[in-house]
Amino acid sequence: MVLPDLPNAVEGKVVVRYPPEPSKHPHIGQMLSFCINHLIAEKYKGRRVLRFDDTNPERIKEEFYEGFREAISWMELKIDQEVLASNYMDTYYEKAEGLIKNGDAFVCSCEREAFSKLRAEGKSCQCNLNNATEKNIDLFEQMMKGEFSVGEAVLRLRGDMQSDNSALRDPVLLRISEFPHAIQGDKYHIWPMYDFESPIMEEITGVTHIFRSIEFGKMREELQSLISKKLNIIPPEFYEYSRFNIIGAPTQGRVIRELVEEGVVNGWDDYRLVTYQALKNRGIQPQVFSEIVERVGITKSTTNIDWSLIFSINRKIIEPRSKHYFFVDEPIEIVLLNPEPVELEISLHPYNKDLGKRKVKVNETLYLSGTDKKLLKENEILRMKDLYNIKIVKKINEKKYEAEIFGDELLPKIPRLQWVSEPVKIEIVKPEMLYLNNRINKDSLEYITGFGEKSISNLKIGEIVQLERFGYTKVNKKNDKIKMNYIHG
RNA sequence: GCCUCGAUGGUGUAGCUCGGCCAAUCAUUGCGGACUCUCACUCCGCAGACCCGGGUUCAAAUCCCGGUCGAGGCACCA
Repeated sequence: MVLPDLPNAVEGKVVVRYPPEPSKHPHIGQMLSFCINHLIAEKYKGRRVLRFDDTNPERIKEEFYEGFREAISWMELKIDQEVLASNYMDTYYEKAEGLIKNGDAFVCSCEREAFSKLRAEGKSCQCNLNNATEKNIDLFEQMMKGEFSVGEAVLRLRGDMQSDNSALRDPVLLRISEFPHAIQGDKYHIWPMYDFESPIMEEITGVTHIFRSIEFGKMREELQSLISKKLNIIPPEFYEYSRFNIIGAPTQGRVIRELVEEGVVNGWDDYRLVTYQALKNRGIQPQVFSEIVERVGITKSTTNIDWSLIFSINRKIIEPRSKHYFFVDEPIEIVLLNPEPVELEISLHPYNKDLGKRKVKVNETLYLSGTDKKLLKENEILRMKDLYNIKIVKKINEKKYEAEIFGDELLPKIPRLQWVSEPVKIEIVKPEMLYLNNRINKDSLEYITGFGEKSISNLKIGEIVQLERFGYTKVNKKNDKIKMNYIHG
């Protein structure tokens, strides 16, 4: 995809931002959003600011700051500057006072519902009409000192109560909250709203271009531009794009939270989720996200990303560096009637020879996958891949057959099957789509057990391998049996 | 209800500003084939789309009007 050409973008002068609110774990929507901004900065050789929008003390938690830093650096995105919006409280207060002095803001003590009614009717409230500048300054100082309690007063912009854009109808600039802030403690009583904080932080960090999803809306853009204007700040260029949905996965933080709390999923890092932790643990590679952005583009219509796209990109990254092993699902025992002890070395990758080889010993028993059961007919000749041919002699029962070695010449057009001779138990968790037709898919987590080759037990936790004709998996845990998670086919 | 924005194959996207080179791009997906001691990777081929109706024009995916559907916003959240 070609990134859009930005208005007023000069190479080397562009500044973009990653503006997370540290109130939750990062999820794919934010990750893609970071990538978009990163890519824009790359295109124009610009600067990237990580700005924590932490001005709502009720929502933020200290642990979440690090989560975002981690996700960004994991994706190999650059950060040139990091700021905390909550470190600039005095600036918001100063700017607010400036606004009051210019008659652009007033302290309002209306009840919430009452004001909302006025807003619907397009009428100004008495506080706007009656309070003189001097009085407003007075009132605001009292607010800062903590002389009002929560809900008793707010500072509002003197906007336009009749504007079509309801965001412009005397919006709140600062409000009271006595909730202790995760970083700033209980030092402050009044906190800026996003629309007030944002333009100021943009100015402080020199942001020139804002890329954000449409949930912030054109109305906000207009409001923020108006606030900038009253503050004598040149507003940045705004650019908006639609939200990203992943088909079959919830992408809204609120929904994910509910699923976690209700126990529908096993936590924020459940493989069926599209949170940073889940994706990372599942085995999706950090480079995938920027690539997704380049492939799906930046548009204003809702973008439904299919898992198959993610898998395709990921597969191409991990394919050349994943060791290959054999794994058999629902194992079927093959007893060889004419066994020959064999020790052999098999390449760990068909063309990447750097990955080396694994040693395998074969004696009188082989295990084949239950999914190949239909091939197990008497007198059928099958190729044991990289080994020799066998001929099925007799079925003992559903799980056991007798066979004999039938030469090692590679015969044309016979099935080539993966096999296991020195079995180790493996349990694989396979995630499917959490939602099917908008309903929770109860069977979205499948547990598959089977036998893997012995050398799989030498793998390190976290290693990604290809189990031939099964899929890519990642080593998760090793104790009595090896636990892996299925990444994709 | 009000205010924005959007609509191209199953999915995503290019093209729309400046109508003709568009019997519509690329990717993903599906199918077939080649390669390979994997159903992976790579390569080749095939399949599948301009929301609807009207208008302007020699000519419309592209411009205009009217619908329909979808998304987002309308907080003392961000």
